[in-house]
Amino acid sequence: MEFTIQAQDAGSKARAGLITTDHGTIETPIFMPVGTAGTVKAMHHKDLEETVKAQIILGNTYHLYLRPGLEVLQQAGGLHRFMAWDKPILTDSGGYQVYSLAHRRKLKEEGVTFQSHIDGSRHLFTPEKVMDIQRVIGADIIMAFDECTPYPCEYNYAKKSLVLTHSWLKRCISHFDKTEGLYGHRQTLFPIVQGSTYKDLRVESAKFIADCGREGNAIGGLSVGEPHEDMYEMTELVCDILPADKPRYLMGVGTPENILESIALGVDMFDCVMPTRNARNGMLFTSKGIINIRNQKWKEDFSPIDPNGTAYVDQHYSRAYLRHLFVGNEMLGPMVATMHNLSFYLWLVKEARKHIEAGDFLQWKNTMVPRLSQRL
RNA sequence: GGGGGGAUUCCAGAGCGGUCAAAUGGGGCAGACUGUAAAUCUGUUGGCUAAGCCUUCGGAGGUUCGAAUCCUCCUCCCCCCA
Repeated sequence: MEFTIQAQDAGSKARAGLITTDHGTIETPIFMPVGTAGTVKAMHHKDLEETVKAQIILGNTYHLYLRPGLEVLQQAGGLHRFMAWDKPILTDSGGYQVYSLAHRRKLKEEGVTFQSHIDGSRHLFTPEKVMDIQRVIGADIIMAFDECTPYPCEYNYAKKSLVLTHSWLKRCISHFDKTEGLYGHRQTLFPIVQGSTYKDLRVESAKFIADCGREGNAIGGLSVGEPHEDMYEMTELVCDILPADKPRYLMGVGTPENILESIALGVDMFDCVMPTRNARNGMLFTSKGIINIRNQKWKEDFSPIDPNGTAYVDQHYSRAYLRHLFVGNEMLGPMVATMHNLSFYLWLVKEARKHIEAGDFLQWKNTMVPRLSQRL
């Protein structure tokens, strides 16, 4: 993987760059749609590529390990070939499941034992095992196994957890560097900064991660319920320490405004379930604000879903029709909404990139942000 | 013509003398969702000058301290027999 910075914003720390992988290039800043189980829910790959213009998508170690399982993935020749997606893939390590499935796992120094949400069976995830699984999945970018701490988090716990995450990181790196990819393309391992909302821990972690000298770095443990100001404060603090010549990935973020604000702080990569999950629940993100398409006010609104939208569904279908699909529980509803939201997110980061190149990102961001969270 | 069953708040459907503005489901309305246990979850759904009051359980009377619940008549619906 290579990363080159192509432009730097005049008024902020935002930058535009290019990540090169064996499955193609990625223009940053980028939003990566989440496809946990080997599918971006409700989306065809063709639309993902041609309409949404996704350049890289996510998969998840925990979910793919449980289903379809390593044997199937290896026989298929890795996730790219299994799911018929030729562009870059990034896999999360299961570190988020340490947080989201906290009630069905046991955490020890050695690793984490998860009780499957599918059949209740128990599986031990060690840093080494997680590297092996991600070798079998074969994503271009793979993530270190970490503990994503909850919010709020006691200082002492956050500190203890950080020690564990760092020790796991060493084991991940050591094991990753000792092994090779299975399918002939390169893989790269990103470490993850933790430290909850504590400045000293974040600084310590960012330094530790920077010293690992990997090709890209991630910031985790944010957007778990903390106030936005805390999230931005931690992000800025960490970005200033992580090497400038490596891509910075803010995990699990976020809302359109979170993304623009974080780009201004120097973040290059984002992923979040919000555009896909919320789409399935009837929430549309647009450049003018947020639409809850189930609301009665759209019942007789025959105007396009999003007159400024870049997806064909935006002009092709009316709000009244999309509302009808949701109210009637028709599966086309979530499909159309997902296509819209992802297209909007990808449009947003592309637009951000243009403004970074033009040097006026900060001003543009400042006019956009108040609009994005408005309720239509 | 004879016999039987039923009419409940938007719908279906509990309730069968006070704890009933009335279970439950559906529908409606609104909200939540941030490295996906999510096509999920939550709230709300008679009116008001609201911790109280008013009007509601097919219609009209009646019994009772008190009725959606008991009695009488009426209207309409369903089933069975001829």
